[in-house]
Amino acid sequence: MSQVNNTVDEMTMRTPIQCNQCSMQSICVPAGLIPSDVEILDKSSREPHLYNKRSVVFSEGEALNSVFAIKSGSVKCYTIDSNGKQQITSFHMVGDIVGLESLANGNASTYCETLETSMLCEIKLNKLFAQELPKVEGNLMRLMSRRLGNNSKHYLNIVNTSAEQKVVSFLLSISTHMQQHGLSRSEFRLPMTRTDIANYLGLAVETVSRIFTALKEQELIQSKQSILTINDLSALERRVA
Amino acid sequence: MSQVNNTVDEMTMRTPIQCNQCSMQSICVPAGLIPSDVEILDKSSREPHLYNKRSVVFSEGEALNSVFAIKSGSVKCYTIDSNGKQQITSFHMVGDIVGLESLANGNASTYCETLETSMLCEIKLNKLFAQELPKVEGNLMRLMSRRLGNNSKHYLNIVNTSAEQKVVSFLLSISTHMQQHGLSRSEFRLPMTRTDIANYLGLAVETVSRIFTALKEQELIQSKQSILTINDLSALERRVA
DNA sequence: CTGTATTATTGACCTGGCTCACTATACAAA
DNA sequence: TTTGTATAGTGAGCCAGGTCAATAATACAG
Repeated sequence: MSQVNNTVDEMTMRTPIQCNQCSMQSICVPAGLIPSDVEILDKSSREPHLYNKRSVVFSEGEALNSVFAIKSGSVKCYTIDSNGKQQITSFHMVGDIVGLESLANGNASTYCETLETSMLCEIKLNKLFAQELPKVEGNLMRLMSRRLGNNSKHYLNIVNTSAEQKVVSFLLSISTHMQQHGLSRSEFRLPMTRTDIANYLGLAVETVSRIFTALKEQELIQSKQSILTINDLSALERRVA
Repeated sequence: MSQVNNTVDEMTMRTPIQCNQCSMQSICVPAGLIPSDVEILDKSSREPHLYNKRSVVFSEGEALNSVFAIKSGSVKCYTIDSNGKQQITSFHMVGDIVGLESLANGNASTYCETLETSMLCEIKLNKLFAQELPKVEGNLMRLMSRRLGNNSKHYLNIVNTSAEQKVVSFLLSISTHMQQHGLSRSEFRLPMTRTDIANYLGLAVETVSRIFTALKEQELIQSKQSILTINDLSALERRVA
């Protein structure tokens, strides 16, 4: 998997990563391109931009012809239903690309809001496609395809599992993401609130809280503030068997 | 939306549709291509193939570098978890394209099995991409992007809603699909069993059955055999508000 | 450093939907 | 047709996880 980068270790989620260490370089900087080709991509399309906590990156329905690469920090994507209730559809963290759904019709299909101070690179699609680099499009398609696959996995986690299994597989999926991006898979920051986790998993906040407590009591995890430590990864994996 | 085709009316799900009426012609036959270009696509890549009920179209893990267009009939995609339990991740019906998740790594990420006698066109991706038709790739990307969006919608239906809302939005999503493919949105065949529906929605079969009964008692729907009739669409829509 | 607001945790109680057990219907093969 | 098998529907009882309520711990602005 060309986008996996295991060389950078022990970075916190807040630390921005360089383009050449960035896990989405297969999109931004298509593998195999020589530096002069890379420079074809308009500088302004790649310059990272700093967002404060709780900034709205884009809003549902707005015209959007870009995707955003998360260089540091994290975001949540959500829709607002007819009753005004927020429903989180995804979290994205360092190394992820956000906004792929908008490709279909040029409109954002969700809101996207930072969970913490974050740095995002806006990648303008028209500029990207204008290069007519088949590798870029191929990589983007593979990325979407992989996302489709991951969505299915998340879906499986949600359907037909107990609340504990939902929470555990949520934690494991973040752990896996961290590892795939060269960070520690056993200790990381959980940038979202319990309420957000509950919303995302379709559980009550109280249930999520109780499950965290139970996992701590069984010494499978620890958590001080927002830092989560996984003490027994394989035991957690057995829980979601 | 170029792939929507409202001109064909009142077809049953078993009736094959012609390429020029096919909703995935934006992929198979990229819009704007003149017939001679269309013929570039290798004949064997597009010839529909007949599958009996319960045929496995592809299996999880197998090498796959094709997508399949459903000309008639329907399929379910599912994975099998470590306990041997089947989990359905999606249903696909006439006009859908199956197998997009495999693009990521050339391997099928689910099983795909026909729910009834079905006709599918296998579209070989290497032959498709060899044409270097930017429109084809663009359309495929838009298709995946739209799929990502639809996945989110399904996800919303699953999270934080009652069993009744899940079933109703399931029915409404099929109804919408039928309409988008030029079929009746108020009367169609439900090719999957109650067990499949329950599995897909993360409910017990008994619950699904009870909800069908309740909806019939309220005269919101009718069902004789596998034919479902929606009597009061807007009432159903209000239920999932 | 302190007051206020937000988030997290815990307890008590209740209910939607699951399980189990059974019956009814549909459909395929003979 | 009959018979066998898969699918659908119904009832009774129970429990996982929701709701409501109160408290504790954090985070942040000034």
